[in-house]
Amino acid sequence: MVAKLEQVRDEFITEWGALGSAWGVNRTMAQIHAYLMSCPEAQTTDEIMESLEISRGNAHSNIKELISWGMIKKVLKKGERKEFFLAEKDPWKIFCLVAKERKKREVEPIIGILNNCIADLKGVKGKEADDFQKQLKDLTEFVEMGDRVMEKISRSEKNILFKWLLKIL
Amino acid sequence: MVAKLEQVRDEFITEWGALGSAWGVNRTMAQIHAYLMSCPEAQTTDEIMESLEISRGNAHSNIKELISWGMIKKVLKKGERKEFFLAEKDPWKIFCLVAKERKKREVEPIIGILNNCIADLKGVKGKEADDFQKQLKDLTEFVEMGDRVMEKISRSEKNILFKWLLKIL
DNA sequence: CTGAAGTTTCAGAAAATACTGAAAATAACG
DNA sequence: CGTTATTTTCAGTATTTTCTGAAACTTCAG
Repeated sequence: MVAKLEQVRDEFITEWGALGSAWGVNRTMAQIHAYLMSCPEAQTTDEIMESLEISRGNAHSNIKELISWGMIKKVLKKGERKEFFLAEKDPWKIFCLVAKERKKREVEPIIGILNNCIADLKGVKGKEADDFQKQLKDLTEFVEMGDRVMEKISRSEKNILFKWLLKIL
Repeated sequence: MVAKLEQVRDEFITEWGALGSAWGVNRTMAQIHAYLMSCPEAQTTDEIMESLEISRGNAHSNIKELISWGMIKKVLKKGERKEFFLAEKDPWKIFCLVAKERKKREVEPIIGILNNCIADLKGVKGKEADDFQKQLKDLTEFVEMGDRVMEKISRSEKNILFKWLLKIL
């Protein structure tokens, strides 16, 4: 019966990994997070390597990345020299962490770029330039709104988020 | 002064393309959309190829993909044999289209998979299996909520969305 | 029909991305 | 210290993804 558990775990890991790659997240990174979400206890690098059949280097770099996103935490156990890793398991928290990270990495930079483009177009005459500038302004307005929403989300508690969603639905 | 316009256009295209690849959208696909957003008039495949310096095959397949997402439309002009392409320019509509597409491609399948995993774990005894099943249920609940939100978004008009966001902010 | 204009397909090439494995570095223990 | 366990790095390799370019196909005007 334990075999069944492992089988389901592997299925979950595989699918979560595929989902990750659709979201611009490294497949292995998503798989490690999936594996750790499936474990009540913190796991070592070796256990991760064995479960996913990946090399130490690969495991290591993706664990580091997950830590930098705040998706997993390093746990030290007394009497043990190895490091153990524990996943953030609350879907709401995971969502907030991802929103925060993507806001920083993707949304903020694009706002700067759009504003540069708009500034550079000042003084360029003609209908085409005017239309393009209008388009850039519309996009900027939208992205800035998205930015504010993500900011709010990444600072919010689960129950606040939940209330918003209930209003929407 | 037209040179300046082209320069800004290229910058915008480049950056929007980079943003796209972070979102799991093919870079060229995002660039073509960016180019068409910068043009008041519909453009031909050849104009797209020239502006982005890409091959016909590449242009063609990404144009097809953009059409299937609903992000651009084919326009036929009388007296012209060539096909012209026009971008959806409203950021809100673009957002809704992307939400709709990703819901279909990513969110819906994962719900099925999670439910399978939960069903397969029925009957597996032990704390580890129980904990894992609980985790899967939490994830499912969350993803299903996300699914409903995306459904709602993809059906909504701009002003409805706007109202929600004002409430949140 | 015929042929020019335009579109579609796809095998192979190129580029981008991710992974391995082993060596170097670090930390803990006696 | 010296030894051993563990983590970190990274050059080279493998894999995945994307792109090219040319041939096949379609459409349309004469």
